[in-house]
Amino acid sequence: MSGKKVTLRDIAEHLGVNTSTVSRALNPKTSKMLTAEQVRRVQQAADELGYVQNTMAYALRKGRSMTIGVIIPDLMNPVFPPILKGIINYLNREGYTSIIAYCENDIELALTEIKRMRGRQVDGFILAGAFRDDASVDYCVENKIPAITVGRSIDKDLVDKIVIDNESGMQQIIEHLLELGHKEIALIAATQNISDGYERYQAYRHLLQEQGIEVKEDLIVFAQAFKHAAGQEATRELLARKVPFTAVIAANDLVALGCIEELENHGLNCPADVSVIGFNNMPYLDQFRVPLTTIEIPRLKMGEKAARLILERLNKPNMPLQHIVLEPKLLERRSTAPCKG
Amino acid sequence: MSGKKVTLRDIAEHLGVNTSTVSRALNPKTSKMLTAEQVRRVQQAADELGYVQNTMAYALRKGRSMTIGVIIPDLMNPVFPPILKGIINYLNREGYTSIIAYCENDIELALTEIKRMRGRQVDGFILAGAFRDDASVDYCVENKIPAITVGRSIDKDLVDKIVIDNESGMQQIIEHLLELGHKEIALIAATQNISDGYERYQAYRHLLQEQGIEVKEDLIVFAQAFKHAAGQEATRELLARKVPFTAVIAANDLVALGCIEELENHGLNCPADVSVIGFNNMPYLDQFRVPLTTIEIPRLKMGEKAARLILERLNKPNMPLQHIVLEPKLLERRSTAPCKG
DNA sequence: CTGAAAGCGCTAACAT
DNA sequence: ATGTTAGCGCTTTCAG
Repeated sequence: MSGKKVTLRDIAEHLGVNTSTVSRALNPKTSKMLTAEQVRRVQQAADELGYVQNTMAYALRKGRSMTIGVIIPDLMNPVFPPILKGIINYLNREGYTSIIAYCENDIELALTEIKRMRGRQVDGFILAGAFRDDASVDYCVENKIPAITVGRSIDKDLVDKIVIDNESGMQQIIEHLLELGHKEIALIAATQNISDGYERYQAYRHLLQEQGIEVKEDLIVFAQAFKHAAGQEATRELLARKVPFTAVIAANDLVALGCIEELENHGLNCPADVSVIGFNNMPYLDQFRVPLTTIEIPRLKMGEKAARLILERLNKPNMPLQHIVLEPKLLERRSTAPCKG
Repeated sequence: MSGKKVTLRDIAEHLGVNTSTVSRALNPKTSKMLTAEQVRRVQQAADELGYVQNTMAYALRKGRSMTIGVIIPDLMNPVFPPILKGIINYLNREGYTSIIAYCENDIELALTEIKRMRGRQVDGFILAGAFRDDASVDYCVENKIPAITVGRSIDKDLVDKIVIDNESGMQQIIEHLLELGHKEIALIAATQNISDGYERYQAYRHLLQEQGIEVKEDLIVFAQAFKHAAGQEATRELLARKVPFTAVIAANDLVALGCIEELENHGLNCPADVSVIGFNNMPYLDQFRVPLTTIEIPRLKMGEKAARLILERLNKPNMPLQHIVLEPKLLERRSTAPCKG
């Protein structure tokens, strides 16, 4: 009941049977080999003695650890906790455990963490912070470790992926802005080595063209990170170019918030003078000084789908490459307003 | 290089030596038994073949899994990610891995998760969401599994703990409010089964008395959760009592935000009519509609200290009970203002 | 239907 | 300084 851990052998000795009998009785897949009575006895003894299976021994024997490694770029970025929650929830329900590492957007670190986790015999990886060209994905593929990406994806078709439809997100943004009468629409794009950043940038270009609106290079600027400060800096650069604009599409909400602050520093009000749109719908955004119009993405669901997908991949190593696309949705709040011009 | 995993034996055969030699060479603690040359050869071979230690086998053999279980109430509450980050960082650096579970403030669930983790042979637990009376702590103690609490603590002196000085936090709040001239200070207290809630409530009472201010029971109300909606509800109740107040101390920032919103619904402005103070300093609070005056707590540090403490406990099972107190600090923003009365 | 025995990969006595 | 051997707790042939 207390202290020392109870093993299969303890139960076996207690009952005067062989450990293999106990093992079989406790495993639903093999318990039908035994008499129902025997199974009952064993199960009762296990309960009484407080037996908990030693996952380490199980893993060593079976070569499966029932563990999934999850790599995220940054716990502090509010996008990731819900994804993580979705993953952990689903995995737990299926008897799996997840181990988390974050890589601070550092590809070297990601690889180190992956190797470390590999030592722990993880059965597969969920990569939530991949770059378009990512050495850690290559490592997984080379070493035949099942892996999938969720959110940010890689360019090559190497692994299963869960993505959101950035094209659709950008389209909703642009339609919204157009309806409000905006014509001079600036873009604070994310770094182009990340799929979301790249895809939204591309979508911005060709969607504007489709609408017969000229894409001015001077209205495109790049944020160095998905952070508030990066948004300020990018906005400063944009303003310095002295090309007029009435709306800004930001790389994400944090960048949008930084943008708004910097606009104000230059005497520009949002949304009166400039409309600003974010991306992701981070928590409590409705409580912010300027409630941000943004794109909502189904984060919890992304996590759940990712968990489900990696397990599916584990069970069917040869199934064709999966590519799951989730729909984002525009959320109108108060950072966008009709164009005054 | 690819596919199959490389074991100690592979290296041994490759080099024509015994596995134990390889084992010794790769372990810094035992490598001095061998010639420097031998160690070098082994290490090189290990690198070339891409050896990664099988932690499961190691754990099985040593009876230590190099894993710490971390239980938090809710990933979505912005207080926890930084704590988690501090924990993971420190633990990784020391060669440990953490596995996370959250219990949704459900004590049954917490116990289930703890048992599950025990099956994975975790060496110890960090409990970040304990209740004052908590069955999971009892379980750990009974089964002699090292455990500590961080933040919320238990009443009994059973395990090591990291706490913040709630008394000091409340004192800073009350001093601040008094300086602003407030006399009618309401409290939206947290549930009393959580140490932070209880301690702050007690501190509120006796600190007011110390200042010669009457504690009016009608100015004390309880929030059912650390959430926005709970703050609104509590504020509604407070308002319904029709007892005048000019300041509110909230259970945490989320509750404070809810409070402010509900005050506005009743035509009361913060800080013009009522000053409101939060607790925790959640991220981006300065960007909110009403930038909240609040108490900052060293979350990252709490996590690091917790990680450090559990490892210390593992190595010195008999050291006296540790009780680490961290200092909170008032952060003045714009939700508090001089009393008009 | 159940028992005996081997072995997953590793470390730590115990040899030599 | 290195090799031999046993065994951590479990599952799984192979026997019976």
